[in-house]
Amino acid sequence: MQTFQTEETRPFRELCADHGLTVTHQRQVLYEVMQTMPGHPSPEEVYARVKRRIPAISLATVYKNIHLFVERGVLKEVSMHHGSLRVELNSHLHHHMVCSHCKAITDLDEKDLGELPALQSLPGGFQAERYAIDVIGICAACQKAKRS
Amino acid sequence: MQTFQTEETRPFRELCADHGLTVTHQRQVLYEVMQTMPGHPSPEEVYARVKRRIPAISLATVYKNIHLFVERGVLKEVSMHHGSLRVELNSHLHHHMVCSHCKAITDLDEKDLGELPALQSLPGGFQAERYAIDVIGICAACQKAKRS
DNA sequence: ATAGCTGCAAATCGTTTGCGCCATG
DNA sequence: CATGGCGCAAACGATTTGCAGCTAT
Repeated sequence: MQTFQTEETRPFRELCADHGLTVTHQRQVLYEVMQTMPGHPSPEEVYARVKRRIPAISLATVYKNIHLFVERGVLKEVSMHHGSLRVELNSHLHHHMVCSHCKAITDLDEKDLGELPALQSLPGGFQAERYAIDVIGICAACQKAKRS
Repeated sequence: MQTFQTEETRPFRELCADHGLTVTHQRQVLYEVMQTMPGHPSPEEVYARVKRRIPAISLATVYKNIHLFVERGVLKEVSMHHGSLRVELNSHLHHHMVCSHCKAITDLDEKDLGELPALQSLPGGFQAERYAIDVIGICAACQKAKRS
């Protein structure tokens, strides 16, 4: 029987090893900070938080590592509808609701969507790995705002 | 019985009226040009084409009108995975396949996905209007490239 | 008439890059 | 000690803005 650990609880050194990344202080803090930011932060937002713990860190380093993390599958890139890159920890299966009015992004558990079609035999021999579903609509707050 | 016309065939003046837009020469050409660009063009690409018919047009005007069109539902904003805005005419129901390797985007007819869950009773009182589904995977070309 | 649109140029924003120094393996 | 990562500052591309003159309704 195999021990099961999520990426959140597994020690950071091990996670880096798994993804072929060198362990550095900056990366560790970056990762820890992202664990405390459950939303879909922009690089600037992550930078602001990390800076509280490593005041000398550079925005360029944050960008470089976010990209590295995305490439290696530690982070996932999220949705469009923003002028800037948004990321989230690559954890459990979920999708997003995007308000077409205020652009807010909310998580949507995959099971709230009901049964999804199987990913097979797509045109052009495309080999599918996963869905990224955005449900576009109006969030509750904007519905209220429009009524008034 | 009601006459059915797609947005592609309906005269431009009517389309503008429907969406509360003033009719201008620039907008008409912009729209016509987009009809001949079936992919997911960037503002620069649209600009280059429009410029052939209105040499004096400004890139700023293209941006302003693309945004206006998106706001009013004439155009749809497409996927991420690009460093720039991508749009397409808001015509028939389809989604996208995005190659995680080369970032190419291919259209995917909604019926190729099979039955989708109904959009109702989402958490937080979110009022859904439509899906935007990206199927992430590896395109045929990149599969070949990897094998070699 | 008048509100809205246009082109222009400058400004801004998010992101990337080159490079000399430093840390990790 | 050899790679690879870091911080800095400059560069860059994409997009936005302010404004003065023109256009559609």
